[in-house]
Amino acid sequence: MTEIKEKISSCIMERLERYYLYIQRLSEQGQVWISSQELAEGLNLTSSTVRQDISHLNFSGISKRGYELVKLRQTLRSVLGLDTRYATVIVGAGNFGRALLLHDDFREKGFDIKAIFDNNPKLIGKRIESYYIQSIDKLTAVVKKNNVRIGVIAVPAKAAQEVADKLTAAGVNGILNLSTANVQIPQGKVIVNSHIILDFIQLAFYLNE
Amino acid sequence: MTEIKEKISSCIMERLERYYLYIQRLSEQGQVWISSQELAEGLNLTSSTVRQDISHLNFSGISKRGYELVKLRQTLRSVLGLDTRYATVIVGAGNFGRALLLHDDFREKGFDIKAIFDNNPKLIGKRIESYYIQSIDKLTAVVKKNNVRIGVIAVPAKAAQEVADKLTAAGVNGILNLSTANVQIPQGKVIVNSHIILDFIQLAFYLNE
DNA sequence: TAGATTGTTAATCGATTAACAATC
DNA sequence: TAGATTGTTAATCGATTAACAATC
Repeated sequence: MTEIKEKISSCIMERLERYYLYIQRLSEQGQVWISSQELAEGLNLTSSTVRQDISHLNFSGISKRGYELVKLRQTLRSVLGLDTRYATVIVGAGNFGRALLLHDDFREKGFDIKAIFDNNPKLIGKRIESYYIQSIDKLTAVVKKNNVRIGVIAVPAKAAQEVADKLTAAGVNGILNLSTANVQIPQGKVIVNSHIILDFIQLAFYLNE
Repeated sequence: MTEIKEKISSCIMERLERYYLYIQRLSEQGQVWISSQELAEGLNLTSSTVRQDISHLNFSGISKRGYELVKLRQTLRSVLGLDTRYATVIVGAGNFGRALLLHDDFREKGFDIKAIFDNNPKLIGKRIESYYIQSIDKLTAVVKKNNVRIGVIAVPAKAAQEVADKLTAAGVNGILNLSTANVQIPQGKVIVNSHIILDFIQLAFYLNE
């Protein structure tokens, strides 16, 4: 598995994710086989790229038929690391934090949200469906108890670094940073930045072309 | 300007956005000059890449000092298309739609949210701060009246294509798709996909390396 | 068998980096 | 002037595409 991962650049990985979501949907609809051509058309790629990507996975298709959806999906799940579950916490109980908390898609894909934290005394103790907003002081205890691996930063940019420090100190290995801050983390930890404003700006750019 | 844009691949553009946000923050803190080296360190790039990127902008630095922050920021704003405002609507008044609606950052960057729509009769007419959730039937009228250029799809995947069709038919030019659906749009229109689940999956991948 | 589609090699294309002369 | 940093050219590196033999 490690050898497979080494061949996968971040560029290929991003496509693998899209294959996974696309295939998932087709297989729910009952489709059984898919050709590199069809996958390429669905995702705006060339069939050559698709075949190259899949060749990195130790997975084989069959001439004249293509790839077996269910098996390809399982291979992708395993390569992407989606056959384990990830205990997750959210820091920041603002609108985005709450929206994430209530979004079923994450649980379904393997991300179990264990708790949500805030440092605003007015919010602490408030209930959001089955969750109670907890004081950030409880973070370390919750992380340890639940073996939390992922922490989501859903606080304003200026508080982001502090939250990241608390999360990594508590033992979280991966951070999803929703703030626009440029957060620094210790070696060996992983951070993925997700700034929706960047997507708006991208749209602005293309609208002026 | 068009000639500048032609030189900018999507790859460079994504970095330009990050320069913009980073520089914005530094200039708020009162910094006046920045070197390619400093910018590179802040964003995990090489100074060579930074200089190459900036050289595409018809913008010059000064030897021994670097780039003047305020001017570079203005250039980036203009190249990225951020010196106009974008009337925007949100379709889908679920948790994400609401979170976006209430997020100040967008207005500040030039995206004016004019209205939020839903097709759920229980939600229509409900108030969210200064907005009232409107029936999707009102979409076309609102788009025309406000010269709306951007539509955000914040509905479940299975309704996404239908919403996209309505948005483009109403005259919107750009779509930000938050659902995981693979939405097709007419030639000449622009779509940017933003699927937060992909960022979670990315994290899962890197956590297993 | 004939035709279609994979898997893989080699060619092309583009992005990143290195290096250094020009400049402040 | 000496040293630092830009701007730019050329080299390297990696990703995408084309092409086609192997296979079903």
